Amino acid sequence: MATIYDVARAAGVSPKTVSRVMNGDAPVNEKTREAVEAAMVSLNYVPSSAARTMRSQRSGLIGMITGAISSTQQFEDAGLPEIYLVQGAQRVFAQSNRTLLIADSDGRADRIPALLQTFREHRVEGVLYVAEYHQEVSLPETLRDGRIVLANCFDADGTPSVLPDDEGAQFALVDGLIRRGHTRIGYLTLPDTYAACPLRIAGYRRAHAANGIESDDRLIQVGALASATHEFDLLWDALDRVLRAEPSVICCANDKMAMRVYGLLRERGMAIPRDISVAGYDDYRMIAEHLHPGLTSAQLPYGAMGARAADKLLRLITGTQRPDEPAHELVSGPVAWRDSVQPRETNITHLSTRRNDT
Amino acid sequence: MATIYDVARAAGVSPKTVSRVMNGDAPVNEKTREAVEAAMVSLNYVPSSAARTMRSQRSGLIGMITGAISSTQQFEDAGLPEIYLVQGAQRVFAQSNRTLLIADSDGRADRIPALLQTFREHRVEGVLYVAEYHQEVSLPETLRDGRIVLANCFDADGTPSVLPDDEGAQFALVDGLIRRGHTRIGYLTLPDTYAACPLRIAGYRRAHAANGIESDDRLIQVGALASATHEFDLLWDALDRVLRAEPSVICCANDKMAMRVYGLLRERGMAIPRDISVAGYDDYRMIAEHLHPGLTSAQLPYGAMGARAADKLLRLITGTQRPDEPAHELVSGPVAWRDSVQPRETNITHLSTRRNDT
DNA sequence: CGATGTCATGACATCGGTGTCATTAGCGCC
DNA sequence: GGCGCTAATGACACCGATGTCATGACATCG
Repeated sequence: MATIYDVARAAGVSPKTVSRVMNGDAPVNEKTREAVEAAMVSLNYVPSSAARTMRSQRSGLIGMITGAISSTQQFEDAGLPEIYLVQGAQRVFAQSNRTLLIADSDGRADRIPALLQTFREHRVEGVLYVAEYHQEVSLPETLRDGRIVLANCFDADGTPSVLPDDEGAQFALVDGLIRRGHTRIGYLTLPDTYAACPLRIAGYRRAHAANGIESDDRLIQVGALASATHEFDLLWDALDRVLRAEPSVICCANDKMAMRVYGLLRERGMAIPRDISVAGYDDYRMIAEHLHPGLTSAQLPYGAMGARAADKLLRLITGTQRPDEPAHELVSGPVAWRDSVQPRETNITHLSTRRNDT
Repeated sequence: MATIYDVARAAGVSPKTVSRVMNGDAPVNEKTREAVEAAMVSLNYVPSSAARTMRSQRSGLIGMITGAISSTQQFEDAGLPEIYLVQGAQRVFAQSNRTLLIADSDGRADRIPALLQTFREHRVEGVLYVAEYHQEVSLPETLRDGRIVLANCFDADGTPSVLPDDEGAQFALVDGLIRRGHTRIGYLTLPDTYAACPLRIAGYRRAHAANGIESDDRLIQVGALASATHEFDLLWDALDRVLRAEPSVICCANDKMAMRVYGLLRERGMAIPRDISVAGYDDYRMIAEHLHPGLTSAQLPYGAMGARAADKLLRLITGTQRPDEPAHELVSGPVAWRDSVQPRETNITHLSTRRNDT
């Protein structure tokens, strides 16, 4: 493999001049530049980032830890779309000429120190720590010093993080339901051990308050136990109790639950959305678009979170944080309105749902 | 940051001895080793992989290109579970002390050369090229030289690859259906532009032949156009034609389609599995487990493919291929039997379906 | 007993870039 | 004409590991 010396010899210049052509850090005569570039092409020269890193002390590498699910493997495929997060982050880093080193902890926190050791050997300039679902995490000691941004999670020490705006998105969803004429809005939630849930309930309540509608706590029921194996044991009962409060629409904690609710409602002979409307959360398109009818859902913006987290980390690394930059950033996603929600007669008539189905 | 010289000084030995302690490539006196290790700990020494790479010409890095979907963005979230593939590969590489560099082409083939340039600068030891769904790809010129393994795809030049065993899995699924008493087995497939489809049909036919059942081509219908926007336009009609051939079970090309079929069958007033059984493909658990009833499906073994591809690449790199190692390896996955398939009366009575639902 | 081998260690060069500093040429200006 | 400044370039050391080779101390063997 050709080195900078080979290129220099071929172009009849010094290695340092070749370096200058590559980095543009000092003026180079046009003729010289052309000669060097020609030599680089003809020798098929590829600079060695190892050598560059060694001298310049900048590796151009970012470490990313995924699979950082907490010890209990609940909802084990909840974070599947985190590939979108990886993609969003990678795109941003590529633009700033940095490459992503990836390591997966396989859900085992005890493996993380070894992964970090590897990252440090590669002299990563920063670390992105990604959780599979919105949760509180506790970082290993060894991570506390470096430049790090948490994505889809947060810790007790106020480490910079990027989080989905659960409160805002649930507000937007419920507010949209109200604008579509719904006033009795059921809510099947998950245990508060999921960090997102209290936030979403808050959004639900704020939407009621903002529209002057009193909310009825009988409409809010917990539809799952905090244990993976009995995940939806409570769902039938919770749904039963929500229905007794006579809702015209039922919001679910996620699309998976909504898919279950479709089945349960059908067993009761209720048609969606004729007899009752349903909404989900996550906008897990594989589900939401292909359920029948299409499921209205608040989008969890994984791609955007990845990009925002990458941006934030880059600013940390280059020391170019904005003066007012908050430690925690919320990322919003839109609500995807589909046919599972039917508008009710109301004085707001110009609104309609978007059709996604044939 | 401490260097090997700092450690050597602190331990009262030469840098080379420290190197020997780390690499274990020559005998070191027990006392000396302890002194060196103590010095490493107290100085919080982390070796520089850049320096090591430079001297030893081995980077310990593997490049992985994801998002390598072909130009047409059909089924845009088909490859979501590729995060499992990433995880499977990463796990294997971690064991051999290698780290994964990841780059996403964002579905744009024209970006791949730039990604490869980055990989080469980092002197990756090999490249893993991952497609989102089983397909033929055409590698850019620049990739043809290096050590490379394709995962979930193949090319015309016979580049080593790891592929899902579509034929075998569909055989297992249909064979299982036959053992459960089904003889008229409908099949809703996709256009042959999807590489997996002809293979699965072959498995379907082989299962019939192996059990001495004549297959009826009216039972096989194409349920989608080869265009993303009209993805399932044909489904209603195809289903209609399949039903006219009086099947007792309908196999679908993937779980997404099966989810649609659930809806369409219900619209016709048919109960699953009482009136008709349904099977999917992919074992996309987010769907298959939470549909009601749970969907029987052949598993696409993403994690295993990632691990197998990583293994294969490592053998390519270290030159330890097995003597009989084939260029293309098939990875099998099990069939997940759930309640969407109901056994029919038959002389084979000891078989039963596994219950996954409450 | 000398030859040979293994253990344990160090000196030194080297991998391929870049930072620092020096040098030369050319130009504008007082 | 000498001074100061910038453009253009090169010499040289250095980043932090490891490969090669040399060396001394013992152990083993014929």
